[in-house]
Amino acid sequence: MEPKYDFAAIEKRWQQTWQNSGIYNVTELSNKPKYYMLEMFPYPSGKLHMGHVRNYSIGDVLARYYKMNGFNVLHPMGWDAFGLPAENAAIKHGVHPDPWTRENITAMREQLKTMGISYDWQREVGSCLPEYYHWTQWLFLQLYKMGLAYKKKAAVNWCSSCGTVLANEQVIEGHCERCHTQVEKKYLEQWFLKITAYAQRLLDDLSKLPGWPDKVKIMQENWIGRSEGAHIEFSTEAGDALPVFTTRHDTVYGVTYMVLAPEHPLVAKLTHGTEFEETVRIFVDKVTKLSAIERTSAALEKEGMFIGAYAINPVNRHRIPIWITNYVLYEYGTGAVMGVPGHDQRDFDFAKKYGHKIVPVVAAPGWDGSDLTEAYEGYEGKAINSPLIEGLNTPQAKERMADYLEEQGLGRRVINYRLRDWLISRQRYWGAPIPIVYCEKCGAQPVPEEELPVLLPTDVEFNPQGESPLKTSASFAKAICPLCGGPAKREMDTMDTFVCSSWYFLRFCDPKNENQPFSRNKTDYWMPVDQYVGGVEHAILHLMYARFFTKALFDADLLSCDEPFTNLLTQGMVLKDGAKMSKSLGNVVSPEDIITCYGADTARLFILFAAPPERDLEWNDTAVEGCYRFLNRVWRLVWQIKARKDLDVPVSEFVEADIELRRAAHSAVKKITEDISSRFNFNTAISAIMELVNTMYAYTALPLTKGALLAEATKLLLLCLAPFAPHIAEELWSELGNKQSIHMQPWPVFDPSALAQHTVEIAIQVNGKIKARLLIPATADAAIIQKLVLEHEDYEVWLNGKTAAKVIVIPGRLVNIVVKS
RNA sequence: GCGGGAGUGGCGGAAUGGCAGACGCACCAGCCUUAGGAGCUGGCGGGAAACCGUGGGGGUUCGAGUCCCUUCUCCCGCACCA
Repeated sequence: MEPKYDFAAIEKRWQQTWQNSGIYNVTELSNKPKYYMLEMFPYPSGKLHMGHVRNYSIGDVLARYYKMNGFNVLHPMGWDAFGLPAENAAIKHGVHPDPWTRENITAMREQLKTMGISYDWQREVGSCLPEYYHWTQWLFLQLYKMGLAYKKKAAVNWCSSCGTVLANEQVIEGHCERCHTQVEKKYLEQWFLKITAYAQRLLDDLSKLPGWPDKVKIMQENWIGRSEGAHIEFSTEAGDALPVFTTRHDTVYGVTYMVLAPEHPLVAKLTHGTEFEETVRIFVDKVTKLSAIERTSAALEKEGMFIGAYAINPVNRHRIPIWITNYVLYEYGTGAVMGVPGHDQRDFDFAKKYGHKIVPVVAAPGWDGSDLTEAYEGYEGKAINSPLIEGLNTPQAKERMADYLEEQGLGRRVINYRLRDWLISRQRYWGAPIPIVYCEKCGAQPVPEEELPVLLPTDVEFNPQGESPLKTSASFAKAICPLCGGPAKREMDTMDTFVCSSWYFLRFCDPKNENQPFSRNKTDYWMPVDQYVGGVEHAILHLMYARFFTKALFDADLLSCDEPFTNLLTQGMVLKDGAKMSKSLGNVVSPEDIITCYGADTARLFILFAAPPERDLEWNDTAVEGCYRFLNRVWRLVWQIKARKDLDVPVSEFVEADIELRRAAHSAVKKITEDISSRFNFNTAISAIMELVNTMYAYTALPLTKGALLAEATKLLLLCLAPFAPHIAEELWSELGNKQSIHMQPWPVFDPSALAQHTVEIAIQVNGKIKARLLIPATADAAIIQKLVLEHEDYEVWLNGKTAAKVIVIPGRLVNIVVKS
């Protein structure tokens, strides 16, 4: 009788053993090829959730698989530890964010360790630790030196009742989440990173990433939002420049009005002292008070107002009225749009509502010249009512018009991006301080590198009354100007946590370096990350910022690669009852409970078995039990085999059952290898392991079984199981008398000769409908198969009186007899 | 609206254009057991059968869950980008 499968003891013991022997710790000193396996590091909320379990289980299968395949695998873990929840906890419970975060890290590290993931814990990093944010600040200074960090005014969400800036997450339907006051916009000087300088490269280099899902690349492409068009230099009647951006410069003769964003500086200037001033001001106030979410909602009724001024169309000198509206974005293009109601549906609707003329300037194919009932936005038409480009088709008309604008100095071709510069200032405490000081005489000055890190002060107040907690520190603000030595004030803003997470994968290469963020030869060795795994929710921001950082550091000659992640796997969500697990829905399943109840191996196995990684996964408690039962089944099987006395007895004669057992074992190895390496189909890999176990049980039940064959099958079984359920595989491996860890073994190679079959079953079809199945020799070629079928005693029955016109033979699969009807 | 993905048994899901439903869950029957929320064996899309079955309708093909067109539903992302 075998011992009970005591997963708790087994898992704890092996986790300890692995840790003590350091089998997952790596260095650059290796003759193996490197493999950098990375999962997105978590925010240390203090509690592991199922999304983490899924993310890290997927990563661990791959890390262990590549390790067994002879790679020097870097598989690190750390903490994305700055951010709002720590500060909220400080306000709510009066605990300082620093110990709060450190305690969470400790708790989560312990939970993570119970999962038995093959991390090199010696490389652990935490973005909130001075030894880490020292280098976040240093990198900021490099970007500053490169002209990629700059300051300008930008809007923040402001709660006048709390007297504080709110993050977007703290704004609920336009109101402060804490006191429900309507949130206002306030303009503050803030730091930006010039990611737009990299827009084109970020776009172009997506083509260098065949290992990324198309979905993510398309999302990034749309986010960058490149569009080609022209600037056209309209002006006001009074002579102010009023340029517009358009992608349809071929329709410039159809402009019948001009619309400006409410924030456009000309609005105040043009209405100043006129009868329109007051009503326009009220309109502008109303629109600009809306939050970004309300402002850009499609449900928002399009409204506008004439501001009493006129613009001149530079191409035909027509005088057109200038309006303001709530749908023109000040941040995009020039904040002014030429209204062409004939060929833009929004303009058409606006013109209908406010009575602007509609002048068609592109004749759609088949258009009879009657009044338009909607805008024609297509590119198939010919220009009309447009003297310079009359009769040209749209692409030609655009070219001709662009040439004309450039020749006459009335405009030029431009490329516009939707991508905006990255606002990194946070009016918050729990982030990396921005290493800048302000001198009355010398202005903004970077903190000298040797003075880094600029440490977060501890003498701060956390209450929602007033401004950033940093401003309550008595000591923090005081600084000395590095240029003139005079008194200076520190920057009070901290950095967006996305800055910290934009380079952590570089720090993992050299986590203990006290003189640099990372050494060049270490990143040269490890980078780029070979496989990155994480939630698709990071498809845009995190991945875009990390790519931007990598490119900027490449340009600064600090890195040799300009893309950080070669392959990307985006995992689906973990659902319960069809919805994302969340506290508010009360459908959260705690990983801790599952691990306590069934063990980490069961938890890992279930989460990998229930769905392929990219898809959403429906949690199912009884299916978890099924995985637990399966591991018990493996446990009993191996113990049963271990008890045999004939494991070393050589096999001289193979009967059919023996051959089938070997085929099952070797074909399982083949399938599992393919499923892991080329498709990430861990669910089908696991089902192949289950099938092998079923076959092995069936074999052991037969008379005259051979121990040596079972020993071979067991070895292959455990090796294949090792990446998925590492503890039980290790335990059974050691029970079989192996001295070295199973995780140090080479990945098994299947024996092609074991896959050979004597006979195969083929299907007999008539016009694609199955009529029979036939067992035939595997060696039979198409001609022999056809002969066998045509001469088969049931041949006439299959044809049912019809005549065969053609016979299709697919050896090993089927024969399809085509008959006339 | 635009972009992406997905629709297959009671459920999760399998199927390089070639035998639909692997594997597992649930369920049913039997065995074993003092007992079973353990283990073992078998069954398990519909239909009496012929046959019919992969959201609906067309098409390509000897052959379609898979490819093409069209349509519906759901999920995700972006959402007035001039």
